[in-house]
Amino acid sequence: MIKIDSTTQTCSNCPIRPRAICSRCTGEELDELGKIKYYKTYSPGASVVLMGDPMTFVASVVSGVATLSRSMADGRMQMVGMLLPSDFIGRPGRDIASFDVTAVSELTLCHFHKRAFEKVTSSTPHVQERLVEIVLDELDATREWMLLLGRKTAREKIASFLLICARRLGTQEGESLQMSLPLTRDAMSDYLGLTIETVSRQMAALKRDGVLVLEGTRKVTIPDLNRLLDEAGDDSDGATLP
Amino acid sequence: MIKIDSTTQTCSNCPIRPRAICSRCTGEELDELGKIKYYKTYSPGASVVLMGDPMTFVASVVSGVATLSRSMADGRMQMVGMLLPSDFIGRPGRDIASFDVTAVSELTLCHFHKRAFEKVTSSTPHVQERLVEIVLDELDATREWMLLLGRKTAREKIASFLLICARRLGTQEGESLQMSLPLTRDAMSDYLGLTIETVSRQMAALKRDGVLVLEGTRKVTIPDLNRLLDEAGDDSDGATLP
DNA sequence: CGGGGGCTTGATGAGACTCAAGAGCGGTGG
DNA sequence: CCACCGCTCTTGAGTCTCATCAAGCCCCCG
Repeated sequence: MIKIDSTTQTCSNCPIRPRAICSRCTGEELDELGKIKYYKTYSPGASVVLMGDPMTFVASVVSGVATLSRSMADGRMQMVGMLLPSDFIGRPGRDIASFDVTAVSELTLCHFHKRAFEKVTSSTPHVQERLVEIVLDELDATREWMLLLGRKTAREKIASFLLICARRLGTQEGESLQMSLPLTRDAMSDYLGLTIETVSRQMAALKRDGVLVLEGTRKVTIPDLNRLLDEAGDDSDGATLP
Repeated sequence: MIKIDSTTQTCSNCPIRPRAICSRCTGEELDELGKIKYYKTYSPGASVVLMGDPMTFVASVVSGVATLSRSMADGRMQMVGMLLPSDFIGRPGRDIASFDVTAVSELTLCHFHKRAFEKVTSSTPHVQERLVEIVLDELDATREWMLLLGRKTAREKIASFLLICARRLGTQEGESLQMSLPLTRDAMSDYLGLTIETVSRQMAALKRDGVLVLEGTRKVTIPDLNRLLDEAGDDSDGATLP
């Protein structure tokens, strides 16, 4: 994991610049944002925001993994987003958090005071534009996830999850593709709308059938990406690596 | 249903102004938009856009109901959005449709040529701002829907659906609340990630238990809204009428 | 009256959940 | 160095919800 030192970190050497909310900013605009930003690190399991809390900031994920989730009174919970580096947290124009945000790993966020951020967005079209793009992309991804939750089998859900991870985290190794899963089995079950037992069983089944190779519980190798694509049940289009 | 005559319809008497993409516009900005808009009507079942199609326009729903859905190669499908009057279709900055859009009832849309619309948004912050709001609201709603798809029981799903409808379509009648369901049983099943048979059975069960009263298949009366809230399994907060 | 579309009802079965044990693994301390 | 613990993960047996398959009903329309 990339180590961020909050005291020396500056926008000019920021690892997430190309994809983040500030990607289109001019030097001047960056200075504006720079004045109102501050870094903060959370340890695994720590809560960043709880649903219903007043939201005084927005933020970008700099490093680590966080989850966005919602839970019901009786304890059932559903993850509604997985936040990886460059993803954006919070929403201008809303004062109360609608979801829980939790650090899954060591997590560093680049915060902006919300009020100040809102002032910046209304005066710098570049941020506003990028915000629309980010939110629309997220909406697309979320809708795709609805298909998974509503209609896919457990096996297809696991395969789809692996694909999502591969797209953002995988590294090519000749024919095959390697990655380290960003979530525990438990968090995976929350994401996929399954139980941890079902996740475990289906991972075992995919391994038995040669779709994936496991090394420990987190390191996964995909020998044949097309095979995984088939298992995910997606249409072949729109399901390629970036 | 409100009848729209495309030849005489003007922005100044538009029924969806208060909530639509143009709600914040000044008279001048409206003129800009007015120049590039055109109305179009679709009959029930008609396809507005198919996934993969080039998208040359964006649009607002003026009257009627449309659905946003995604389907799998083997025919399974999941509705990912229900579009009611004032809702927005399409996204600036994306040329290919990611989902199917289908008219469920007689449907009238207010179209804008996408290229032209993009020019307008980049020059009029009011449209851009409203667009961010609309998209963020939709993202919230979509995420809430994920909880439903991933974790709720069939009965809770139906109750939640009725609540959503009540919020946007219901009319108070003393203690109770009346509405006409915007979707067929079939479309409801697509929305809720269920089969039509399960929808039918659960509607029957809720009726048997006095949670709702049916008149025909579409007209529903909710005698006690709190009862329905309980059945939906939501936390009591965030689940009130607007 | 016949037919079709939308909806309901019934019987059966499969897939995922629940509950319950046990395995693997890293850390800690005697 | 090894026994013990706590954690995550896996595996197994039984159960239940919801999907599937198959009729049948209701209402409108020709």
